[in-house]
Formats: sequence, structure tokens, C-alpha cells
Amino acid sequence: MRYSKLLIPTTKETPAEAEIASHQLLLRAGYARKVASGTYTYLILGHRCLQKIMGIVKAEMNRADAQDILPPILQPIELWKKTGRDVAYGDTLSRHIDRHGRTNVLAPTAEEVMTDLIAREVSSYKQLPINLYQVNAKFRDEFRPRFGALRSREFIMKDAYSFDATEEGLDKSYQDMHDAYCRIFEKCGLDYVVVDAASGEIGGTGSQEFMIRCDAGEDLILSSENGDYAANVETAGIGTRTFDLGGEPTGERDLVHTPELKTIEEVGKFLKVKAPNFLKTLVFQRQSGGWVIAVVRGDHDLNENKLKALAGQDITMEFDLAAAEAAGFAIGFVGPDAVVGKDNVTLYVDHDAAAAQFWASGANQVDHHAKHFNWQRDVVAPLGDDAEAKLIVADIRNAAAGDPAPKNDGQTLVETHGIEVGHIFKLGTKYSISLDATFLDEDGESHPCIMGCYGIGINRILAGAIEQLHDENGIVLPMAIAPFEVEIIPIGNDKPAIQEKAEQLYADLKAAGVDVLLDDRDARPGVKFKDSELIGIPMRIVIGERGLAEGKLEFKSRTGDGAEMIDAEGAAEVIAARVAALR
RNA sequence: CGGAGUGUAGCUCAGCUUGGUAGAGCGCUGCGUUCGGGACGCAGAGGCCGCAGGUUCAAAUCCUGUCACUCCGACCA
Repeated sequence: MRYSKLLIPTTKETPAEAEIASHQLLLRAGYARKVASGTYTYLILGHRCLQKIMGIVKAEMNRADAQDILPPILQPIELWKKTGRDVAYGDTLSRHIDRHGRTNVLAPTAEEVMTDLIAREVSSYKQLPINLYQVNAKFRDEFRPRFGALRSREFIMKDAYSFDATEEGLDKSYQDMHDAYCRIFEKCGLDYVVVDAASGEIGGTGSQEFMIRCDAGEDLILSSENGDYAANVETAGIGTRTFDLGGEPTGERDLVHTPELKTIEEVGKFLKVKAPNFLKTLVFQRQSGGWVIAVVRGDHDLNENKLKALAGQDITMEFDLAAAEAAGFAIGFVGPDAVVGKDNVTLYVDHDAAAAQFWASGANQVDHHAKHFNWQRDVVAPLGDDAEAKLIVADIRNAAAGDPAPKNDGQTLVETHGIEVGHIFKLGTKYSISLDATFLDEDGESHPCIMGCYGIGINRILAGAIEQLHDENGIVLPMAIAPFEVEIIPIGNDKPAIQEKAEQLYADLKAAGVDVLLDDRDARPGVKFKDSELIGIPMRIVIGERGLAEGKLEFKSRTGDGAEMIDAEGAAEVIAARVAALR
């Protein structure tokens, strides 16, 4: 295509609204423009990129025998009521009432409509397994869209849904998708990592995320130093740790008046106690009755997934304050010994909080904290025979850098940030049961389909690629996903020989199947060079008077340092071969 | 939804404290010079100072409300 005909509004200045590199560069390089918070128009460069990514994704999905279909974005809410996700999704689910008063939703994902299709059309095990996918706009009314294409309200997602007759079938479908995803991200030229993930409310037995490593990523990844283990902090385990609840007190309990001080930071400053010497005590109410107290060290964060896995899913921190007070909890000032003397309360303590050392904690009195808390004296002894049932030491916190790796292989966990670009789940039968997607087996018995779902954020790949691959001059996209593969820059618009050579090379490269951009603008060379680097075209051919006099063209790779002179004669073939080698 | 901040030319911003005819740089248009790393000169176009009230002889500037956007947090597949 000809640069002069395209809308590529590059800017020298960085737009004030963009904080992170990918957002800034998407705007500066003229890839996209914002329409409203969390919604963007992708211009020619951005759109071509997205199409390249979609092409790779579709090719690999098709290769894995998944089929590309096109369900509607606007869906009747009745489908969502069947699975209860009209409620579970909350306000993130965008609703719309049509002229007849029917409520529709803008689909944030497509389990319902896909499963419903299978329920209607598939009835025999002979038709399974089957894998349906779409690449389509998705809408999530995020509380807080941010970071440009990283978290937008409207975005393009590839989502696939597998339906199997057996668990073994699901395992295979899942593994096939896992392998396809690896190929996709490799083809896109990205540094990615597969991590264990929490399957959360969606349920199921297995879940992995595909992360692009970069500092701007919203997710925290914990991995062992040798890479044998990697997991999202939501689910990352911790290796074996020791604990000791039996040590001697460090001193008499010392009550301190700490009015209006609630956070560890505030109280710590006031008491001159560092966070690792604090016990953080959190109270949960069990919906079926009773209470759960969780204790972690002040510098650690509770992991609700882990706690719920141990204590039950029906516990919540959103309880009525009056009820908590009635039960004897001085919310904001609770200490571990709040368990003493109460029925129907269970205490969960993280290993690192279960130590015999100096502790400061809440004092179980409004506006008071206590120094010299001691497990043996203040909790274990008073509980007596109840201790075994009511005091449980377990891993209930987020893993952090420096923790032992879960495999207990001597490795230590390190933290990195990542952008989640893909997520695969073993769903099981949750959706097939509620939408009645059943099949008859060989014996004529009816069973719900066993499902998996597999998502890829197309826009996030673009944003993540830019985040990962850019330099001080602009975007540096890999050949496979760049909007154009080669850019031709003629120097000297008034020189017929140069014009002619540029036109000829442009035509030859197009004929050779190369995506080529000809910068035919009447602009100074410096402007063309700067724009070329900013928009990140992988290969650049400069046609200038000096080189042409010797029958040469200048070839430069966006990633390489120097330029190289190549023969003008037969240049198209040489360049086309180099492009092909990097696709 | 809680906290913080910003809305002035297409973009980046100054002006606001102390009210008195709307500013700069970049970009854009025309002419000329220039032409291998974001050129230069001259001449121009372009703003209801987010919106609505209020105070005042007079509001970009002070007050109230409102909307939008950004960041931190919470939430979330």
C-alpha cells in the first residue's frame, strides 16, 4: 500500500492519557485512537496487526480440528439466566433493552450460546468430540478500563469450546488446545510462559494461563528459579515450611491504646514494630453459621482461594458488623486469641505466622493493640483439648519472592509480572447440565457433555507484543504480526530514476506476496525514517541516489544495528526470501 | 464504588494564586529556499477556556453543581 493514501497519524508527543509503553505507542504510531474510555478504533496499522494475529490463531485452531463459527454478540438474557451468570457476572454484563422490552446482553464470553447450540444439535456420542470457536468482539463493562488495549471494555477474543463424551476425551481436547496455544504464541514471536491458574468461580478441575512476561503486566507470576514451576499468585503454592507454636513468651502482654489506627502500617509506625512482627488477623463469617479467623504475618497477604479450599467456599468477609460485634469480635482490632472462649470458631494460621517470636497483634478491644502475643500462652493453652480441632496451621497466604518452591527441590520462588493473553479451562459439566447439553452413549444412557473452554485476547497480544518488543524509537514487531513486512523509502521524490526503481521494487515485492508499504510521501528523509521506526516495520529498504549509482539498495532490519547494501538487480527475490524466513 | 488529579487550538502545555481584549511549541494551509535522520524564512487558518448555574460593571481565572478523562485502591474470567 502507498503511505500517502493511508491514515497513519503519528505524533512526536506522547499523549497525556497513556501511562504504559504499549498504550503510548499504539497512539503515537497511529495504530489506534480512543473513542471513549475503554473503546478504540483500530486504524489501518492496528487493524492489520489484529488480522495477522487472528490469522495465526485461526490457522492453529483449524489445524486442531476446531471449527470457526459466528454466534451473535447480542444475546437474550434468558440464556444467561439458565446458568445463573446474569447474576454472577454482575454489572460487568452489559444489558440492553430492545424496542419490544426484551433484555439482551452484549456477550462478554460465549459458554451459554455455544452450549445451547450443542444442546439443540448434538444428541449422540458419535458426534463427539466437537470443538467450536469464534473470533469476535466481546464486551465487558469493566469497573475500570485501563492501559489502552490491555484492559478495554470492548475487545476481540478468540474463544473455543470443546465438548467430549468422557473425561479422557476432555483431557485430550485440553491438551490439544494447550499445544495449539504454544504454537500460536511461538509463531507470534512472543516470550510467554504457561502458569497454573485458579479456576475460580467458573469451576472445573484444571486451568492454565498463557502469560506474556513484562513489567506492565497486571498479573503476578511466581516461578522457581529453574523454571520447573510457574503459577499465578492466585494459586501459587509454597514448599514445606516449619512452625513452632510452643515457644516461651517474649514478655508480659502489653496493651497499647491505638485510637483510629487500623492498618498494619499505621499501627506499626505508632508502636515502632515492623510488619514481619505483626500478626494480621482477618475474620470471615460462615454463611451456614459460625466464624473463621485467618492469621498471616503482617508483611504477607491472605490468599482467599487457599483459605476457602480449606475452610469451605461459604465464608465471606462481607458480613454485618453488628453480627460480628455480637459474636465478640472487635473488628479492626482482632487478635488470634479471639478464638478462645467462643463456640463455632475455627482459627487458620499460616506457617510463618505460627512462630515463637515477638509478636504484636490486635488486642480484641476497640482501639487497642497488644505487644508480646504468644501462641502457647494466649491460644494453645487456653484452648486445651479444643486446640486440635480449632487451631489449624496451613498455607493460607499468597506466595512471595523468596519462598521455597512447592516441589521442595531446593528452588526458591521469584516474582515476575505478566499479561494474561490466553486461558484454558477444564470446565466439566457445569454449563452442559444447566443448558441441557446431553448425549446418548453406546448403552443409550444420557450424559451431559464434558466441556472445556479456551480463550485468547487478540488485542492483548498486540498490546503485549508492543509492551515486550519496543525500543526508544518505537515499536519493534516480529515479522509474523507486523502490519507490513517491508517498507520502501525512496529518497528524492524529484528524481525519476529513484521513483522508477521504487515503483518497480514495490510491484515486484507485491507480486512475490510480500506485505509492502511504499513511503511515497513528499517528505524529508528524516521524517520517513522516524515514522518507519515508530510504526515498527521489520524491514526497511532505502532507495537513494548514491547507492543506486552503484546499482545498490540499502537494506536494514528494525532489530539490527547497521544497514547493508544489496544489489538492486534481483533485490525483490532476496528480500522476499528474507521475509519468508522470518514469518 | 472509595481516594487523588486533570479538562484552555488537532497534540503537548502555559495563563488561574492577585478577575480587565486568548497564549507558546509542535502539527495544519499557501509561497519560497532546502532535501540521507523529525529543515528554514515569510504569510495565514484554527479556541463559547468541558457543560450549566451563580457572584461581579466585568469570569478561562472566584463559588456551586454536573459531565468526561486519567491514576491508586477495591471488584472481576
